[in-house]
Order: sequence, then structure tokens, then C-alpha cells
Amino acid sequence: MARLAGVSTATVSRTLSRPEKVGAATRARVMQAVAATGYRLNAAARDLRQRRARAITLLAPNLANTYFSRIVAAVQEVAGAAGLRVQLLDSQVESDRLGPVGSDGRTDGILLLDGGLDPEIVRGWTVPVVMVCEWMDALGLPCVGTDNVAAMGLAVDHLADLGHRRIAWIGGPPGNVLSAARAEGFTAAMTRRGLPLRDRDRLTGDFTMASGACAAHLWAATPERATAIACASDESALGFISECDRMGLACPRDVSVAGFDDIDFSERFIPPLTTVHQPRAALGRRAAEQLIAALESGEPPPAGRQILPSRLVVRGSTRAV
Amino acid sequence: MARLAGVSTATVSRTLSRPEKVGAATRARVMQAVAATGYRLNAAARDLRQRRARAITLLAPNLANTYFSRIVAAVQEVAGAAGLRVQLLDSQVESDRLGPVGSDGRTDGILLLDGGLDPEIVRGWTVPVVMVCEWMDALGLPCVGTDNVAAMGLAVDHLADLGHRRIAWIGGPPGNVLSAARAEGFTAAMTRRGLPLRDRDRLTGDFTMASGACAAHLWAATPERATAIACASDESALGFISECDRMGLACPRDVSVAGFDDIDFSERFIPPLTTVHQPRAALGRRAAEQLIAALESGEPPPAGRQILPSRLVVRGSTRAV
DNA sequence: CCGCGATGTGCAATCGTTTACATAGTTGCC
DNA sequence: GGCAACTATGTAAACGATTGCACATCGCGG
Repeated sequence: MARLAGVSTATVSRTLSRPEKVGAATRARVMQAVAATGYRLNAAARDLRQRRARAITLLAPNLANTYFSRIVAAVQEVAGAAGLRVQLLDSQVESDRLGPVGSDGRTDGILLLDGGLDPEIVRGWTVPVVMVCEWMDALGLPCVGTDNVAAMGLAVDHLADLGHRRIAWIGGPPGNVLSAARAEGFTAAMTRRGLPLRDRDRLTGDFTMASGACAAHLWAATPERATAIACASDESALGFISECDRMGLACPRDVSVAGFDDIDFSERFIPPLTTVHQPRAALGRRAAEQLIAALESGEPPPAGRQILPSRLVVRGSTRAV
Repeated sequence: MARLAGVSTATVSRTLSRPEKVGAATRARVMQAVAATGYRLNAAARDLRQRRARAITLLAPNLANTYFSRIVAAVQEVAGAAGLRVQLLDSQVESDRLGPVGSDGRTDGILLLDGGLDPEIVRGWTVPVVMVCEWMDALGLPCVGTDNVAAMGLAVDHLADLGHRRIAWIGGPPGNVLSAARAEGFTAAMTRRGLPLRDRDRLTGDFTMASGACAAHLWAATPERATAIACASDESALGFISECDRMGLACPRDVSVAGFDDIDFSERFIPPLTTVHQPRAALGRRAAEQLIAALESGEPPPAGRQILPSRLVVRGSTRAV
């Protein structure tokens, strides 16, 4: 190929990467040879030479989760615009293959959406890491997220404002940082509003619809059951309402339900779900920008948590007692 | 690192990749040096030398779409087990950067979920390609999918069996192969059952909830409106039902609705959606296996379409007239 | 004691680029 | 006309592994 154009490989390389550094006649000859041979630059070789991967890795627990799709799309969009590929890894499925990920030269940076990883593994990574949504207390990693405690308080306040006094809680998986923060927000708001925190009103879930449906049965069987439910996720809220419907109980007639996340379906559910909106695309975008800026500047991304605003969206699943 | 252990780099390489080919004493020394220096194998260099990328690329239109998440997760799972990474690309967002993707040495194969790409671009790729769900008539590429025509017929038959005679259609985006196949299935079944195909009953959508909601208004305004709706996607069905609810019309009381895809929310919608189940995880898994088998054997994946079974799931959104 | 196969290592080429440096022309200025 | 400053190109050394081949060592049978 270089021979065909009668030049050295160095000139071919220059022609392709910095055309202005090469003579017009040569450039034309090279371009013609490129077209003739269907030559393609081997990006892997270039990346090796330049010691960069031109790729970032997105590490999330359970990729099948709807919640992540918007974030993934936003990340891919920002990364693509910067000429970086996005590699996907499921931190649950691949849990034992995670060690080399951040130091095998095939990624320039990591977007970590799972706060439950072994800190030692993360510490072993040599590339910059930015966390999204979740965080890890053990490591002072930069993180882009929302104020889960305050946001959960918004939902509880809304229910309290509607006159509900017995408010139940469907939490997330124990051990998860989001679960903890949202539970804390629930408890704090209940206390602040002087509402009773009854043990039987604290149900534990795992963010899924199935867990919400399961909670519905427990709730229905509770004596003096709560008149409103605050959920740690939209999916569990939807599962709860759906199961209530099957039991002949209607939302919001028999129970008010507030969710958390504002996934796409919440707006179109029947009833439309009152929930706390999470700016998922913005979270993904911001985190990706942060990481990419760090890669380009060579400096580590600014540590500390960066909070994007979330807000309560009142729809039809909640009403006054 | 090699010096520290007092051996050549060749021996280090062998120790790490084929430990049995190296003496026990040497192995121990190398391992110790590895541990001491925190040495990490540079996968990029190995990949270059071995002329493989150890990665496959998943190319889908609109990654934010819920429909894909299950497929992506399944692909990632299979690929991960085979030691391959998964790279994500949005074929819409990245449409102008698609050329080099299949021939720049950074991917070993492509899983293509978008049948709307320029065939010339796809033809230019040098790595094996397996299509999933969608297909391209212009290229004889291998494809893993379902029988959309027959499956759509199942839904129409079900509505007809319930006694519906005026059945409306909410299609997908024009030009999409799935839209076309499902529309064909609808038309064929209607004809077969001797039901009228009225122009005003053919609504066009784009698979989204918003388009379903929009269609609801058109449908409601139709004189002698249809008593049942067949939709080309679950999302549009959900959007339709939701918008009906807002207009004071209830499903299935005022209209029966059948969807297509069986996304996770359909089962939990109120009413639960009658729909055609697509084995999304199986599609992703099978396609990934096919591609990986081709990579390992060196032979191109078997051409032709591979059909996985889909079935009708009857739930609460349809009932007899 | 010699030769042969098996075993364990090192040498050096290789993968396909990029890039620091050297070199050969060209131009311009005094 | 000579020297400096450019410009355009080639040479060759990286990048960091893998791997074919050569070589040394060892054990063993004849």
C-alpha cells in the first residue's frame, strides 16, 4: 500500500492523520492508493502506539434494568461525539472478571454505576473513574448523582400534605447505598412531620416490580394498614399498584402511592405515577463529560459529589385521604 | 519486571498464558515478580499481536429503547463468558461514524439490530455480522429473529375469535422491516378472516408510547370506530390505552387492545396487556452464540434466517365484544 | 560414551501504526 | 553566493506483548 503510492509508511500515516503536513502531490498519490487498495487504518495498532484505548467502560449492575437505558444512551452519545467507544460490562455477571478491566490498556476511563463493588478492585484500577448515581464511601471517588435523602423527603412531604398519617415504606435492596439514602430520607421526613414510624409499615424490596407486588400482599394484610406508600423505586411502585388491582384494591382510591425515578412508563401508567424525577440522561451526560474532560486534560476528575436537581412530579397515583 | 525475575519477556509471557510450558522454579520466580511489581498484562498489545480484538460490537438504533435492554444484557452475558467485551454503538447517533467500525481491528464481529443501515457500509465491513430481530434484504446476512408475519396473525386471530370485526391497526415507522412484516401479518390475517380493511383504521406510529397516544385521538374521532386495536409494539399499545383512559375511555370495556413484544411492563400494566411474546433474551443469546461460534471456527456464521418461536399471551386488555 | 528426544529458555521477528530525528531540497534574505 | 530557516520525506525506534526457531541441558537406552 505504501509501496503502491511510492512513499514510506510514515508518510502514509502523516497523510491520514495530519494531511496538511504533507505535500499536495504526495497527498493525492497516497489518497489514490488508499482508495485503490481499500486500505483501512488499524486502530488497534495506533491505540497501542499512542498508549490509549479511545474507549470508556460503563460498569452497571444488571444491564437489563430499564433505569439504566437512558443513562447508557446519554453516555454513548457524549462519548461518541468525543470519538470514544463505549464498552459495557455488567458488574454482577462479570464480578470475577473485573480486576483487569481498569488496567489492561483497553479502556481509558470507567463510569461506575455500582456502589457495591469491592473497593480493593476499584483501587487497583489505573484509569480515572467517575461514579454515577451510586457512590462508595470507602473511596473518595468523584460522583455525579442526586440528593436522594432530600428527594425522598419531597415525596413524603407531598403525602403528608395530602393528609396521610400512616405512610408505609417499600425500600430497596439492603446494603445498596441508594436504598440507605432513600430510607434515611423517608425516616427523616416522617420524623420531621411528626408521623408514626411503625415497624410493620417498613417493607423491604429490591427495586423490582416483583418485589412491589410482593409488598402489596404484606401491606394488605396489615392491621390498620397505611393509607399511602412511599417507594424507593418506580418499578416497585408500579408492581405494588398492579398487584393491588389484582386484589381488587384501586390506586389512588384505596391507597396513594409515590415512586422514585420517573422512568418512562410512570407517566403512562394507569394511574400516572406521582414520583420523584431523576434526570437520568443528564446524569449520564454529565458523568461522561466529566470523565472525558479528565482524560483530555490528564488531570483526575474533580473529587466530591456533584448533585443534579431532582423534583417531585405529582400525577394521579396520590390523593388526599 | 522480566529483569526482576531474571528471565526474558518471552518467559514471562509463557508463564502467564501457558504456565505448564515453563519450569516450576521459574514460574514461581515470575509469579513473585508479578505480584511485587503489580504488573498487568497489556491486553491491547496482545490483541494486536494476535490480530484479534476480543470484543464484539452491538449496533442498535436508539439504545434508550426498553426493548433492547434484555437483548443487550443477554449478549453481554454470553460474550462475557467467552472472554469477549461488548461495545455499544447507537446506529442513529453514530450514523456517520459507522464505516470504520467493522474494519478497524477493534472488533471481531458485529451484532446488528438495525435493518435500516446503508447496505454499502455493511458490505464494507470485514468482520462477520449477525443480524438480530431486523434484517436486510439486500444482503444475505445471517439473522436471528422471529416470524413477525405469523405472530401478528396470532394477535388478529385472537381478536377475531373474540368476535371483533372492526379491528384497527397502529403500525410502526414506515420503512422499517419489522413494521412491514407486522403490517403484512395484520393484513393477511384480516383478509383470511374475511374482516374489512378500512383505510381509516390504519394508523401509523413509530413503536413509541407517544405515537400510541396520538393514535388514540385519531381512533376516537373515527366514525363507526373499531372495537379492537392491533398494535405493532407494546409501547404504542400502552400509550394508546393510557391516552384512552385520559379521554374517559377504558380498556377493555370500550376497546380491546393487543400489543407486540411483551416488554416487562406489559404484564403489570392495568389492564395487563394481551400481546405477542418475543423471546428477547433468547434472541440476544442465540445471536451472540452464533457470532462467537463463527469467530472461533473461523467460518462465516450460517446464512439465512433463524426463527425463534413467539407466542400469544392473552391477558386483560382484550375481551369479547 | 554417544546420540536422541524431551524439556525449558532466550533471541529476535512480528503485529501495524506513530513519531523523534536526520536528511535533502527550497526559499529567502543580506 | 552563502547561510539560516523551512518544508517534505525517509529511517528506524518505539508501543508491549506473542511465538517460531535455535540452543542448552538432562535423562536414558544402546
